[in-house]
Amino acid sequence: MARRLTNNRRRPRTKAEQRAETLEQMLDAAEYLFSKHGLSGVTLRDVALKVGVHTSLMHYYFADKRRLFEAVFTRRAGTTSSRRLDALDHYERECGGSPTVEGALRAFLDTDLELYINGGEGWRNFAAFASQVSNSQEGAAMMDLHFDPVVLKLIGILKKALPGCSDADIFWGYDFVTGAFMHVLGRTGRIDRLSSGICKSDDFEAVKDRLAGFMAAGFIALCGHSGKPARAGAMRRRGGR
Amino acid sequence: MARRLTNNRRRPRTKAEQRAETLEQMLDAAEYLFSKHGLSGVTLRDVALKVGVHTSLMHYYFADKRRLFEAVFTRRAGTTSSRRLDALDHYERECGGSPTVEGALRAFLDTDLELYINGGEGWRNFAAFASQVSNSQEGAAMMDLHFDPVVLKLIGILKKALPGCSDADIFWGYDFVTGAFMHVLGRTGRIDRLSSGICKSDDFEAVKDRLAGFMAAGFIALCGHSGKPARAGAMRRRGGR
DNA sequence: ATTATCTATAGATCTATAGATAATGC
DNA sequence: ATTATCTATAGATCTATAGATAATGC
Repeated sequence: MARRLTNNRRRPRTKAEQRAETLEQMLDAAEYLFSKHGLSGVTLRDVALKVGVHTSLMHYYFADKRRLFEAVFTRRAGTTSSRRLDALDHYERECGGSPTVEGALRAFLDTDLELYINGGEGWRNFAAFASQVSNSQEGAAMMDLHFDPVVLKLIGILKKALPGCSDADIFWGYDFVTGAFMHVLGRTGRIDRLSSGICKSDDFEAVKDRLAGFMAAGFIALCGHSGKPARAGAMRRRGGR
Repeated sequence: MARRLTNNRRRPRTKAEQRAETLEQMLDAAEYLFSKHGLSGVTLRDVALKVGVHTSLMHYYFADKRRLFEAVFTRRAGTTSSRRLDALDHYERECGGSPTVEGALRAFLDTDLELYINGGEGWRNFAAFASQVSNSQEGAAMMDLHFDPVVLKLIGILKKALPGCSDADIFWGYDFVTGAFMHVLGRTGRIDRLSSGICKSDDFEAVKDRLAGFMAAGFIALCGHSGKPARAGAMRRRGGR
């Protein structure tokens, strides 16, 4: 057996270690490749090649590509989700019953951004991967599965912060937030080129400085307004107030 | 030659007509399939099958998949782009030198939403297709090519509407807007499930009622703020003021 | 005469599985 | 004894092209 090089380290002693290490390498490689090319732009062969193992070993561990895809998502989704749940819990206690929109959004968004800023390349690849998943037809259901609890918790706090606001406005507002957030996580480089280098899509610090405040103001405008520039139908569709 | 059924119509008389009709069917089918499965989730064979022609005819017209993909994008991108350029031009004249953020965003966003509301299924498929492209690594460059002029025009007006605002804030604000907008265009159904049916991702009217106003308030908060909830680093990174 | 469309086909790639081999585990 | 990994391979699918066929065009 031609043993592949594992970064200058001697080979793992136990089978459990070996298994864990190989699995991790596979997930890392898959995460990176999926983040670049999407679910169907990557074959198990590509991943195996990048890791330096035979394709059949991919099947041995993951059965098929869909399974691998889910494993990549599952590996990190729990961490993101529970970190944010904790942050929201903490904020709820801290705010003493009167949450603000910005406070809630900071717990939700900035907590995650910090993870991508400090968590290393793997986490940033995961973020770019999630970005694609969230705008794809097949992937969106995976977001439900993993993130509904945090999102519904956030929405609960937002309702408290915006007592006069309709459910529809809050849910739409959340959809805008998540769209902007996921887009940013993709780091496609478009903003770099568009701004001639003034903004860098890798600069999550810059995002953290701006995103929650921006979105909070949007929510408040959406929910607080009582009239808009005369525009037929603007009020017609807002039920539930 | 087993002639495929073309919706109850007799066969086209001229070759030019026949060519145009086949091309259109191919682009429609590809647009639909790409919007559902992404670039690499679709084969030329899939498209040919949906149209009812042989795969080799796809090669005859488009050479390869990348070409087809570009053709799908190009077919409609010019229309969106010029409609919005016109709307922005018109708004610039109308506002008499003092544009508002919301006015500019309405020209930019609502003009497009109207197209998707009234333009039929093909346009909505295109929108969902663009949604995926905008969050993908390979696709983002195509956005540059087709949409930079409109976007830079919008940004010019936003600068006028927000004279004290740094370029970085304006570009980041735009990135949030486009992220939210593109996400909504994907109509993944996630918001439907999340809100237990209160919101429907097909309801672009509801988006039109909310998106521009929401984003305008975000911009104003981002650019108009002079202090934020004490947060280390919040001001540090905002250059250019 | 030209061109839209189809047939046939080669080569590449991908998926998936059976079975062998070489480690680790007691 | 178990299991991590590899070899071999079959079948499916995809890409791409050459060349035939059946329309339209004058």
